[in-house]
Amino acid sequence: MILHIHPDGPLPIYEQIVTQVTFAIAAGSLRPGDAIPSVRDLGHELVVNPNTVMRAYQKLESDGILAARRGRPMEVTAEAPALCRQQRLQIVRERIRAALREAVSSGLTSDEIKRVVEEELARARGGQFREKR
Amino acid sequence: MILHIHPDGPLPIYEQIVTQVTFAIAAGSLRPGDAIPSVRDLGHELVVNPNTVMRAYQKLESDGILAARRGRPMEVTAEAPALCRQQRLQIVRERIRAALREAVSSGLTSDEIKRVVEEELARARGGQFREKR
Amino acid sequence: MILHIHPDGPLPIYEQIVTQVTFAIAAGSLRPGDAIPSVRDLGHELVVNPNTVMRAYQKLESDGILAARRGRPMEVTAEAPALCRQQRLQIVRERIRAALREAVSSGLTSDEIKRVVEEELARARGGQFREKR
Amino acid sequence: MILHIHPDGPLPIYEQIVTQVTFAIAAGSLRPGDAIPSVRDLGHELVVNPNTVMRAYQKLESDGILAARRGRPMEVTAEAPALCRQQRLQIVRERIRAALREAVSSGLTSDEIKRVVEEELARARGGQFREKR
DNA sequence: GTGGTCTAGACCACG
DNA sequence: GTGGTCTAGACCACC
Repeated sequence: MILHIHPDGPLPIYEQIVTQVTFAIAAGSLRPGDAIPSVRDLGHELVVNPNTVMRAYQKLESDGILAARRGRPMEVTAEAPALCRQQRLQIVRERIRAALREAVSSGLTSDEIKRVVEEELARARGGQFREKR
Repeated sequence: MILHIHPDGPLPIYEQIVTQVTFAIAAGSLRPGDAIPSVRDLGHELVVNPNTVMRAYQKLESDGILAARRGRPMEVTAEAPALCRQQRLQIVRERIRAALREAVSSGLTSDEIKRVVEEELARARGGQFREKR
Repeated sequence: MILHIHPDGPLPIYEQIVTQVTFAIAAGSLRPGDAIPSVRDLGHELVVNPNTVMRAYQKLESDGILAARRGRPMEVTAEAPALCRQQRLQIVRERIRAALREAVSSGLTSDEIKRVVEEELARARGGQFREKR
Repeated sequence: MILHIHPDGPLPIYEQIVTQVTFAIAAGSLRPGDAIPSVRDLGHELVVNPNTVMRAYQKLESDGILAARRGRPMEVTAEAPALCRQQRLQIVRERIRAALREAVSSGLTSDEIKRVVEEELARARGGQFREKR
């Protein structure tokens, strides 16, 4: 599991972990029953405090995506893929909706907005395998 | 000048004021020389702490968009329209870019992303003159 | 709002806060719109770390019982009373069920169990206004 | 000796073993001199870490309920039945007391509590010979 | 002033 | 070894 953390971004680190784990499960690169790294290991790997990782894991657990069993590493639940695919679409749609609403409310014309969207869509796809920062 | 504040939204209130003023000037509904409401009046109208309004005005002033002259209401500068049009495009583009980057990194296919964009674009345009909440 | 914390009990402090706030709302001694003490104040009052209080508040917020608005004290939501009454009954019922199931599985006869229940019920009611520790 | 372990329940597994053995002896289904399964066997049967079984046995031994003799399986002591009957009542009473105290402190009325107790008592007795999960 | 986030480090229970 | 809880103290954004 490879995560990319932007410690100085606007989003809290623990949320970045939450959404990236969600995306990884939605995409199938983490499957039900898979054990996830311990809070200590992942904290070390991401150069982040284990408590921060823990907080992300707790959120995922309370969402039914991860399950903890005493003394054992947390693992992906059976329901996780469905939940994550659903949440992924919801997250992505919500963000796109907010951006487009703002664009419309800015007074830009439909054509201007469309052009920006086209340009950025091409750019985003092109950057698919590059580091994003 | 009509502003719509979402006190529980993810964006800070003062930023909402800044961008909406910027958009209003870019769109031409606020013109150079126009006086803007006092901190106290706008705070009252938006049901928002005057300090919050103040903070927005300070940001706009430091950006050269508003100017204060002693004892008189702040007003829109001569350079504001050009500045605001530029910033508007930049703000909008940046938000769209971030949303699309996230969509790509989520593992959704290009087609799925495009479909969401189309749907939300239609929806955002349709909702152009409706209140969004 | 008066809470009684048992720092050495089997239940985590933050859970004690969560259930006691829930009970207080269910009982009507905290009402929708009421502001609750700041994490700092309550932490000081209970001789507990503010972060521990915060954790309880976050749980209550994620359950829709408390709401935070930027820079303002958290307050009880409109839906809280209904939610809390429901949760109260569920918590109490679940605990009683577990205790009785254990009693039955212990091999005690129905009469013996009933006698214990009667005795402890009388005792619990009698102790209603005494300190419980 | 048949034990039912709930690995995801709130109680530690080793405690579940301790109380169930205690109850079995109190109920007479395990008698003084009876040999109990080895740590390894029981661990295998319950799909539980042998260390966990060991911990339960140690507790029971230190309570004088089980005795180990070199090279032979542990066995139930002569004093065990008396001890276990006593502990059984104490355990059951303590749990019932805690549940009822919580119920009272929750602000539910005496009548409401009584109704819940009646309902759950009926249910617990009815489920006496069914599996509880 | 408020809550939100993060770090660091400790201790515990469980397996 | 694992996760769970708690403390202490710091910094930040917002109002």
